[in-house]
Amino acid sequence: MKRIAESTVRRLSAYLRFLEEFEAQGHQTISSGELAAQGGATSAQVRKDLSFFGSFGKRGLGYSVSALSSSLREILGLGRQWNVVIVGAGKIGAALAQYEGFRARGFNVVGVYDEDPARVGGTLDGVVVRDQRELEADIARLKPHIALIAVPAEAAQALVDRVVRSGIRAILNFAPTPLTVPEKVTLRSVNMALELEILSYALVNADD
Amino acid sequence: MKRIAESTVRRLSAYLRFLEEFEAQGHQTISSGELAAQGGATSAQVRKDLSFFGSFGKRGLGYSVSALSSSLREILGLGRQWNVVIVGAGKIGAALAQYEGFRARGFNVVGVYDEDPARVGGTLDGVVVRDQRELEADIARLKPHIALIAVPAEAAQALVDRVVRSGIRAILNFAPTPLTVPEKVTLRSVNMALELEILSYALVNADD
DNA sequence: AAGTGTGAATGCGTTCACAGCA
DNA sequence: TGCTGTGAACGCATTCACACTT
Repeated sequence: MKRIAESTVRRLSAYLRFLEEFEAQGHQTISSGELAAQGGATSAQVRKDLSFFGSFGKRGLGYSVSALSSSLREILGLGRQWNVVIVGAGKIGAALAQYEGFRARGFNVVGVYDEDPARVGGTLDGVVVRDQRELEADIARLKPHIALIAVPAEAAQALVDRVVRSGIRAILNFAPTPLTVPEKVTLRSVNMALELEILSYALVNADD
Repeated sequence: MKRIAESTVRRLSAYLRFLEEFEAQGHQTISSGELAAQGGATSAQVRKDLSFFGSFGKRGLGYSVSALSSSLREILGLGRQWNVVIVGAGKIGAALAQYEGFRARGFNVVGVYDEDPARVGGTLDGVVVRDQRELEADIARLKPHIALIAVPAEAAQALVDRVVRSGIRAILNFAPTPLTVPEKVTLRSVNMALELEILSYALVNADD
């Protein structure tokens, strides 16, 4: 299949969220225009995005809400459970471990790790914080698919190396530092201070 | 001035971070190539990014680390303190309120708000959680520049409307829902479940 | 009549390549 | 010689416009 732009995947995700709401309201069909209105996209964009994966609509009618929902879940790989380990049980790690939005979408936190003895043994939303030294053994045993990195910037690369060596292929990084991974591994980063700096730039350059 | 792409601003921020490290190591000058190696950019990209704002380098020599640092701080609006209010003192709001990365970059949390009486009055990293009903009065008084929205999806739009009406011009949203703001307001969103879904897509479509 | 699916046109960010200066 | 600054070329995502289907 053709290479799909990340921006497209991002929007598919948004479409799916809205479709689920729309379905709950009892609607049967939806047009590309209605779907677009939601996330600030255009109807052409919606149709183009979907066209990369097939023809899901009926001309003159629109899309079946339920059929399109399940197609999108299929495309995004959300028709299954994903197991997630969280590395770092500080403020951010703890908040992530207890975030309901993950479980609701099929992402199960199967382990939380920290190196601080004061944190090890504690419980976060039913998951016990384990010693970071158990990481390799646990990954071998539990075979989680995704690792969330929530440790200080200085420690992040070493931990990424460890989880990659243990077989993890997808990483979501919250440490404010650039990281490198082998090509076969997908790495995404969320950098909250960076987001604020972009707002800072916008505020300083607002022309009004 | 010409419109600058968000991706450019994002990279400028990364350059600045690295320049500060590099400066701490006692280096005087740096080339576009060295600066690029860091964040996976190319030297041409670095030079192009900087060229939007002026000529900061010396041909044949490179850039003065300290001069470029302060130019970037100036450009990004980081030569000052920004005041931030956090709306929502749940798991995410609390983690944000205690995040050191913000203060380190000049973002001061001047208020945290919640509607749950059980949370109001509590303390997060020295800041007292206040009643959400005080929001308007406090914004009028403290004149914060940025609002962080960390409430459930259903409540987010109403609160965004309130802070916008009170004069806030920059918002960072953590609620997993699309929001609308007037044109003069800059809105950015961090959606953690969405990031995981992009990883899910990558895992399902990995060709190996 | 309504709304999809899609080639073509457009716009925009990135990369190239080289002239210009220290 | 070394590295910047930048117009030109390129590639890719978005938008347009319309043929096609129900």
